Amino acid sequence: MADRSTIYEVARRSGVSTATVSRVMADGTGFSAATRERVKATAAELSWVPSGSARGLAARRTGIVGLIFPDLGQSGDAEEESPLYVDQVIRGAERAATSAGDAVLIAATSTASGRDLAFSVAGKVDGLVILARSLPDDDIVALSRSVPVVLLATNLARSGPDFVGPDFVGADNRGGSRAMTAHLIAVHGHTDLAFLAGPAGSPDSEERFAGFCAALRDAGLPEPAAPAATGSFTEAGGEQAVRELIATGRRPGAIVCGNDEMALGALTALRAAELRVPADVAVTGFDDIAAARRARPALSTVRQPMRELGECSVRLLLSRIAAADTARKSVVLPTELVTRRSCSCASRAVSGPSGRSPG
Amino acid sequence: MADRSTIYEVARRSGVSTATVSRVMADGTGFSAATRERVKATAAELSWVPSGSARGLAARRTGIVGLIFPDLGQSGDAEEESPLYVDQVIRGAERAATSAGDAVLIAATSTASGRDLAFSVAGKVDGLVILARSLPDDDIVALSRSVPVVLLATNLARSGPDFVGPDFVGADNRGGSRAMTAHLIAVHGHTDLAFLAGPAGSPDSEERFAGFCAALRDAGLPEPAAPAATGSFTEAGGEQAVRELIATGRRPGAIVCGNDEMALGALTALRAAELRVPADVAVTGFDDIAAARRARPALSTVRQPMRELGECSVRLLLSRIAAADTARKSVVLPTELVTRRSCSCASRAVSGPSGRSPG
DNA sequence: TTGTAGGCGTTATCAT
DNA sequence: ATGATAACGCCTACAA
Repeated sequence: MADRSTIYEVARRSGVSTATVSRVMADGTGFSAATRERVKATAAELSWVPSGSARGLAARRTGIVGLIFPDLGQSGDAEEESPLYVDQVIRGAERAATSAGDAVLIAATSTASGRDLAFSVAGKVDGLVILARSLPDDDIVALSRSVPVVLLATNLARSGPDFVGPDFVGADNRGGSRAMTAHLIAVHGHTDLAFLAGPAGSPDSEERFAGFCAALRDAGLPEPAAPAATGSFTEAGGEQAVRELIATGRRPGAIVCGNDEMALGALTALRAAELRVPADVAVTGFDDIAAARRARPALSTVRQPMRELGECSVRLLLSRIAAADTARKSVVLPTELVTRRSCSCASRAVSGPSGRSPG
Repeated sequence: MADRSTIYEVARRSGVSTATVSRVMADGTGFSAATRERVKATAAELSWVPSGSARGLAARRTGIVGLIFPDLGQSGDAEEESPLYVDQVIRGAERAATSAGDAVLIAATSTASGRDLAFSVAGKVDGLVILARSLPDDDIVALSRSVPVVLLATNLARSGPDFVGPDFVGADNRGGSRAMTAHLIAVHGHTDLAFLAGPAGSPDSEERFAGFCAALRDAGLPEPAAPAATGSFTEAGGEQAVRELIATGRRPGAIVCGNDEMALGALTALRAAELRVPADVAVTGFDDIAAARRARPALSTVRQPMRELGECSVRLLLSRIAAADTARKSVVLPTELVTRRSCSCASRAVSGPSGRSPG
């Protein structure tokens, strides 16, 4: 902590050149065992560790990958009972990076500082994993022009004709939604189901709607041409959408929501309309955020394997960094059905994998 | 992502010198608004972000702090219900770092790779926060000779005469233990209490024992000269210690353990001896690890404010980095009493702060 | 307000 | 197996 010696000092004291010191510290080859020991010894003696900055500059590789995630749960209260899914992603990313000899730099974007933070991080890493809802699409596109990027659990709405988006890792939206819908039909006997879609153009929402339709088709039920209602991926959006749905006189037996937040809003709107959940209407979400478990009734939903997603995204990023000029990849991991009170299930149960599908 | 342009390219296209570009990107001063816009524009156009490595090398500051934590919960199963305390620390550290313009690099040490990992990280950061049980004392001492270090929730056993240990941030061990002991006495009427100490020389254990004694003194109860038993800070250690205690014929009404893991082991030993908890013996821990809540009976314990500890340690580290030559600092945060079944309390309750004490 | 130029501590290429 | 030495891309006095 005192002096901060350099490779020159170590080389001099070891009686070798800096090149040799560099080789030894890189665990490379081209030196005798004796030399190795000598160098390691003086390095320890001087408490010297190679400067990551100098290394990164010379080798054009920092050995660091960045993980950008949204600063949700701003609440941050110690009472939080549920494992925040972001934490799982972080741990998964750390594990994958460490086992590859890299380290993970983390950054939480609050809507205010997001952009600047992300660019600042971009300069310090070899590549970026960007978690859903961390940044607006524009910023992601901009970032992906500066460093390799892997999108996690989200996709760019507009991955146009000539623009090839970043690599992608996500959960099986279609399969998860299909499994949930099939559950409502097969286990709870619903025949009149409504899908509450997220914002138009959201790939997540579209895939989930597709899964919903597939399940109806599987069961021989009539398949809607479009979602019963649409709203933003927020509580307000869900509440509003359900209010409108009810206003049309529609009374579905089950409402499959595009995500948990919409489902939470749906619960509110239903309560206001004096409809009981799940007695009168079943409600389901997607994501399994912490609030889903705490909701009354507890929300049945579809969980994404966040830890695996974190691991997978870092592995994909590292392979991209190693080989920049390969085709865009996309990995889809299976989801888990989480059934709670809101669909009439007594307690949580877990299904097997929802199946895998290609990207 | 394609080309990776440099400051020279940006300077040339903007018709200014690299020095000016540097000033603009550092949000410094000494340039006209027009120049600023021009530079920012070409930077964006080229998707250029300053290289962190080059910056770090020239400025002798990476803008990154490292956080080293133990890879506990190796289990890593998605079923984990409780917020892992490490995650809270990570989030707190991230928040404090980001708000200071820095980023956080995380690394989980598994007993195997620990040392190498830590040194690799040390080279990439301006300083290190090292969480309890991440590394053996020797490694911590070695690291602290290479970079500024803040110890979190742990302290070096041997901070000898001439060796000044690293800065420290932790919870109020003494106050927390005292509050728990006082609770056992005042609320549950215990008068025969035993303290199960951790390994000799552990500052944590010693402080907790001191708090235990203080509470006895406060209540006018006889104060033991030494802990009733001693063991390592593990389940095995706790089990063994209680077995020995019982073998001596001692039958305390309450056993205050040095940490949660020992308490868990104590539970096992007590069960083996056919003593009921809490009916025959009350048992308490310290830390509030995830397993404490799941134990049967659920373990009463003392929780450390991990998120705040994370924030605090990063702030302290940054101030240390800014001013290396100031006296060693040590910050103590208040703890929380968490009462569950193992002390006869029906459900959890939370006390106010345990008070603050100087380092 | 802006430019010049010397480092910063490694790695990597060529030699030897 | 080892050594010289030119990058690497930026910052920061010092000048202008």
